[in-house]
Amino acid sequence: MARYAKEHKQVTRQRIIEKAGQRFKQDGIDGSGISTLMSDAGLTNGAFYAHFASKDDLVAHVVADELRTQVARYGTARPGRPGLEDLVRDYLSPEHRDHPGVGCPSAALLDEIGRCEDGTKQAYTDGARAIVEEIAARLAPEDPRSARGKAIGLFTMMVGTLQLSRALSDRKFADEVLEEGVENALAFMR
Amino acid sequence: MARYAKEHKQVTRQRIIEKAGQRFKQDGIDGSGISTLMSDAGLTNGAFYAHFASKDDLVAHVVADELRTQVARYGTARPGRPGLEDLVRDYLSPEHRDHPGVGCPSAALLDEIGRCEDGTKQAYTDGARAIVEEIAARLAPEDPRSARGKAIGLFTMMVGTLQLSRALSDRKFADEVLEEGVENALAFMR
DNA sequence: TCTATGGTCTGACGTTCGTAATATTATGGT
DNA sequence: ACCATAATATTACGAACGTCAGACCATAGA
Repeated sequence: MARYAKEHKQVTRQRIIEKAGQRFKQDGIDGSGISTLMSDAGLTNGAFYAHFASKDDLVAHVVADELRTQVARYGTARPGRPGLEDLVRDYLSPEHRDHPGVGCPSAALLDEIGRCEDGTKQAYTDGARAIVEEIAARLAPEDPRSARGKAIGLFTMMVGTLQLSRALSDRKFADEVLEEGVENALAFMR
Repeated sequence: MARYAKEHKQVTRQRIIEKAGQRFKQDGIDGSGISTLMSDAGLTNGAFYAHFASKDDLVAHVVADELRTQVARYGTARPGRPGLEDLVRDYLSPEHRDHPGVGCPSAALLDEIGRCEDGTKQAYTDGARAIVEEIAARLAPEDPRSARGKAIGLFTMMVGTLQLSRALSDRKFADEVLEEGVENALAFMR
């Protein structure tokens, strides 16, 4: 009785969310229009409102999805501090800096999220908690709660460093920021 | 020969820049239209193009002005590390978090600046250099160059911490981030 | 096999808002 | 009174969000 497989809409919706995540991280939330987002997903603007109530609604789901994905990916690194050091080096790399579309959502969107409506901030809050816990668990596997503060510091320094490096027009300075960032993060961890 | 005092246009221009700085930090660059910016300055949109070639042109001047002002203000703190500690506590305060319009331009706009055209990034780069030098001079008055890396780390952690606190919908968590941020920053300094 | 169903998507539209540009008016020092 | 200047008001044009009627077509059921 139906034209599509019953999962079809869910699949489409997920594709919209994932493509929108890339686009937002590249061009910003305000900088990405509905038409562009839908065309990224291989659809036209008209189909958008069959999937989401509004752009804000999409943004909240994208933020949640992005953070969930990030936490899942971080969970696959080798365990404990060595894995965390890998993550730091990977995070503060020129590749990550130069490809925001497939990178950390916080580095790309954090200040814009701070200006979003509450639904989006709520989604971000949940994700941020999970990230902090993931980092804390690696800093102090035996007592993660004791490392919460340090985990927050490490995370914020990484995000700020990547953002700063992206905002600099002088490549030498931008590279220096990343290199010092790795030093600083590793020093701060210990 | 002229209707206004010869400085009049300069004064108006400066007023536009300063008001635009506040507006950008509150609503974002993409989130602020020319009409709003001009009405903030007590003018109408039509007068804009007598002062700036384009919105991008304004943005670059605003970024330069904001960073210049920030560096000047930081220069007035008491000298050396004690002054730096004051700045850290002031920076990572709920007041600063809750009033982005009169706060740090980096915390409010850094990721958006990373997506701006080169003129704006250049303006930001100059300002960032000055800030790093100001911090380094306080960390190691006798040899600022040796403290450059640490200054970068301190600055990025402060920016990231404030952004994170602003993006959280849970006030308790947001406050925790600020408090841990002060601890982390002071620990990192020494 | 054929057809009716109904979920999904298309594409055009209205309205609002954006940047940008131009024409016009108000002003006040010389 | 003149007239250079700065601001206003108006216009153009595109892009934004959101809406809608209808096209499309895979599949269930005859």
